Parts: sequence; structure tokens; C-alpha cells
Amino acid sequence: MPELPEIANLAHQMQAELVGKTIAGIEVLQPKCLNVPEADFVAALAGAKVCAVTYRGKWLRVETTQGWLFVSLGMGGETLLVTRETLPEKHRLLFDFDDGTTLSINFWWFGYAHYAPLDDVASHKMTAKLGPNALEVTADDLRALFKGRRGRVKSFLLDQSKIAGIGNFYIHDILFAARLHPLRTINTLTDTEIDALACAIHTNLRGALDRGGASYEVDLHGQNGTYTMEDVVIGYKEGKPCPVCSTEIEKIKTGSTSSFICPQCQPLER
DNA sequence: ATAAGTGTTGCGCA
DNA sequence: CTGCGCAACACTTA
Repeated sequence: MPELPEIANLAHQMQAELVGKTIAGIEVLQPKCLNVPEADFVAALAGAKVCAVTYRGKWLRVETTQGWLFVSLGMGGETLLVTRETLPEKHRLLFDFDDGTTLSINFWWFGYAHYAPLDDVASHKMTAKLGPNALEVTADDLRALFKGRRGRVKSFLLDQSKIAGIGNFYIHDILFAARLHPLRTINTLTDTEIDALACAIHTNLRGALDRGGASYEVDLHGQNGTYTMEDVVIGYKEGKPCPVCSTEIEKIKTGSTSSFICPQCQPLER
């Protein structure tokens, strides 16, 4: 489940490795992940030279001389720099470069590889509507974003059009560090709690990014991250004692997703 | 072996 | 418009 730390890491490596390479060929094994007909996609990007690779939230943004390539790994997948000789078994999309290397992209079910023209990036709605990168959001930004909202704090943090990059893996520890119950409504949050939340978002994502992302995800070279379940404080630790107060950690349903909380440290009622 | 649970995003509904 | 539940269908674990 790639979230901001994994994507940021990938974008950084792709920037270092891919810039200057020319796309010699494109092979699409799953056309439904594209936003344009396969023939148009191939025609648009074949022969293009990579200019820069950046990210926004969970999206990779590859700028080429002939247009933008936007990639979202959805609920999990790999983006690997290999050769035709070392091709992984599973791949949905292949970009062959002029130097003999190949970018192999795979995702389980929900993943996108989208094209947008250079002169109209805004035509790609999915990236155009993304909020600011979670790592760059300050407490004052949060206060401004929260103004007039009435929803749950967890739903808000997962809404990529408000803040981009937080997913259902890192959010458990973020809310715990801020001592907030996921179902707290936004208009009940105090200034102190918002300060703690901004701090928690930054500390958590930065910590995972510095370790190369989650250990179950691989980077551009197939290396696993070093952010392990030992680094996770409360997420997926159902039944274990809370590290702060030793109360048993609970798994609860929060809308259509699950949440892991310490009922003592993260009370719903204040 | 069969089935449930899991991450993400867009869309339909009140 | 906004918040919320659900569907899309791959792969791991019970």
C-alpha cells in the first residue's frame, strides 16, 4: 500500500535514474489503466525524453519532452528499473529506454498510468484537484482547511483533495500521536490538538521517508524499505498493550475502513 | 481449497 | 456542495 513516503522515495530515485533517457518503446498489457486509447498513449509518449520526476501525494509525475505521464500505484504495486533480461514476472506496463533499461510497472487492481499534454496539465483532473503535499502542511494550513468543515477527522485526512499523501496505513499512528479519535468531528478540535496533529503528520511521514518507506514495499531497484512493523506504534497491533498507558489496543470500524486506536489515549468524548 | 479482509479512488445518494 | 458508503476485482491469510 504505497503512501507518500514510498512515492516520494520512488520519485527521488526516478529523478536520479530516468532523467535524460528516451522512451524507445511502450508495451501496455492492461489498457484499462490508461485514460486515453492505447494507441494514443503510445503515440504520445514514444520517443519522448524524460525531463523530471516529481510527486504529489500518492501520484508520480513524470515530465517528458512530449507530455506528462502520471502514475498511481493504487492499492499496491511495484515500479522497477530493470532490463528485458531481468523482467519481473508480473507487469502491466513496460517503458523501454534507448539505453537498454526498462521501467516495469505493476499494480494489483487499482492503478493508473495517465497521459496529459504539456500545455494543459490541468486537463488531468485526478492530479489537478489534489491538495498540498502532507509533508508541507503546517498547523495554520490545517486551521484554514478545517474552517467550516463538519466531517470526521479521519475522513478529512484521507481525502486527497484536501491533503495529499496520507493513506490508511500511516494514519493510525498519526492520529494516535495527536491523541485524536478517528471519528472526532473537525469543528470540535482545539488549537492545541491541531498543532499536535500537524506535528504528528510531519513526524510520522518524515520518519517513514527517512527509512526508505515501508518494509513490505520495494523501491525502484527492488530494495525493501526499512520502516518495519516495529516502527509502527499502534496500527495493526490489535490486542497488544498501548505503549503509553498499556490499555489494550482496539480495532474498530470507521466507515468503510478499519482503525486501530487506544481507547484510553484517544477518547471520542472529551 | 474456499472465503474473507485489505489498500485507493470515483461515484451515487441524502 | 458535502460527507459518507460502496463498487472496482488481485492477492494474502484463516
